[in-house]
Amino acid sequence: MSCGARLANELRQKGYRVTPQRAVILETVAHMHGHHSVQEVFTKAEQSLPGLNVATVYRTLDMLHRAGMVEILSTTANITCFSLRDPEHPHYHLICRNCDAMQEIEPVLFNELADTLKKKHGFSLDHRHLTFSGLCKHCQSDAAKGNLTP
Amino acid sequence: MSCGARLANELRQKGYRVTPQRAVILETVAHMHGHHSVQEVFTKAEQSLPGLNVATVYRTLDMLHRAGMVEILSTTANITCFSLRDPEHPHYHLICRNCDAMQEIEPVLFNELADTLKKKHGFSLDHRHLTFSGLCKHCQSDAAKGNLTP
DNA sequence: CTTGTAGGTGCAAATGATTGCAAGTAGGAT
DNA sequence: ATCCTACTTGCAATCATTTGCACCTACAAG
Ligand SMILES: [Mn+2]
Ligand SMILES: [Mn+2]
Ligand SMILES: [Zn+2]
Ligand SMILES: [Zn+2]
Repeated sequence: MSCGARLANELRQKGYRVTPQRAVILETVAHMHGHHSVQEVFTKAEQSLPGLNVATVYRTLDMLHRAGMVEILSTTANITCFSLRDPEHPHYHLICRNCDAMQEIEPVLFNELADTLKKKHGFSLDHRHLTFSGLCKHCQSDAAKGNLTP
Repeated sequence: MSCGARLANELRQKGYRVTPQRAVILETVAHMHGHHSVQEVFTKAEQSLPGLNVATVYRTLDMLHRAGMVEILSTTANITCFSLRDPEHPHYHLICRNCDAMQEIEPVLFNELADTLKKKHGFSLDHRHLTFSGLCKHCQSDAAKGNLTP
């Protein structure tokens, strides 16, 4: 079975309708690899399905995120990017608020924090593809020189 | 010295120019207490300074955040809210992605995480007014019923 | 297969936020 | 006090995203 058909089935089994638009968007995200903006996904998917509307891409990617099939990454440039969820490679992101450098970290680092929030506040932390803001190693020296607020 | 004048001085000492617009916006945020949207700040500030443009409010609040004088809170409704930074009351927020319920938590919970990120990844986590997404106690039962993706 | 309907799509308007540019000004230098 | 200029503002255009609504369709029940 092709990658696209497998993903479409997975979506149907989760109780969502599979429309031509959804199938194309899902397959597009799957084949692009990595994180991509809605416009990028739209431009690519439109080639397979002329007439596709960008609002549908927004709505579909949001739906796929709620369904747990894509992950969201908010960049510092106020553009939301998406990627196919890969259960084999769970990871979170650190983004430098000064230079936009991005690095991946292991989710295991957050187990203890998640436990504490659950016990002390009854809060279940979203543990899928979190993104944290801060300063990367390189930009911390700029902060020390007073150019940046720490 | 009035609250507004004190804040304006603080801003000037940080190396920023103090314009009538900036002084009014800063004083407005200070007197509104709590977190407010840019539109709310603009509507209030405009009364003190007719002709003020909303783009200036966006730029000024962003600048005040970089200067460390206001804090940002991103709501689930894609509206960015701001509050005056209060060094006497540091706190982070937990926001329920289902019902928008918001609670404050103590920053001390993140000390260990911040240490680990620094040691293992050389990354300096922003430790000012972080916001975390998840499910509140109440909405976790809905998730258990299958209505929500955990 | 046909049909009914809950749910999805295209379109266009609205909303939140950013940006390029010409004109204005804060604040240090003289 | 006056001048200079780098920084700031108003304005309008633009961008990213959301939303209301009329029309359309996936899919399961018969
Ligand atoms: Mn990722
Ligand atoms: Mn707060
Ligand atoms: Zn950096
Ligand atoms: Zn909740």
